[in-house]
Amino acid sequence: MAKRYWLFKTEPDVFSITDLKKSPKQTTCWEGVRNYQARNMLRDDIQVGDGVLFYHSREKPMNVAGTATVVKAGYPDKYQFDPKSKYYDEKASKESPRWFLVDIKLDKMFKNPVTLDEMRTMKGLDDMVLLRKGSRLSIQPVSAGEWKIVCKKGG
DNA sequence: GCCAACGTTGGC
DNA sequence: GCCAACGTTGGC
Repeated sequence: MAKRYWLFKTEPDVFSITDLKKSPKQTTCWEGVRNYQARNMLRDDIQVGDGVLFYHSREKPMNVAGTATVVKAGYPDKYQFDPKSKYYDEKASKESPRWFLVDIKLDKMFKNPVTLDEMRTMKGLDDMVLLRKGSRLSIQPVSAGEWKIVCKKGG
């Protein structure tokens, strides 16, 4: 399957790209996604080798801070089975897990993080899911063209 | 299966 | 911190 591209949102005070850099092997599992649309993408669509734009939300200025690569495709999120976790879901079972996650590895930290305002003014990003009004998905598809434009700008 | 109420997200 | 947009829940 052809390589695809995605955008993962995170709040930097919860997990930033610097945290990813400091992680063992600069790899982390992307746990805690509890939205069905995002779940479907994690489970069905995101493949090893796919590119990820690492987006910081709720930070000033909001920005794409760098890129990552998917190193492990969709598998059940173990936190859904852990009653102590805030991600616990009593309706999930190991036989039919409800929530999935992938592992990603840091690729590049952008020299110049690309801010939301900049992306609004850049050519070729008009259809980007992130820029659509009311777009709240924490995992979004990104086109190859959008990927190229953002990476080029980021350095 | 509809939809009002409620909770959360996230840009501002 | 506010609040519009959106997703989920639960009563009917």
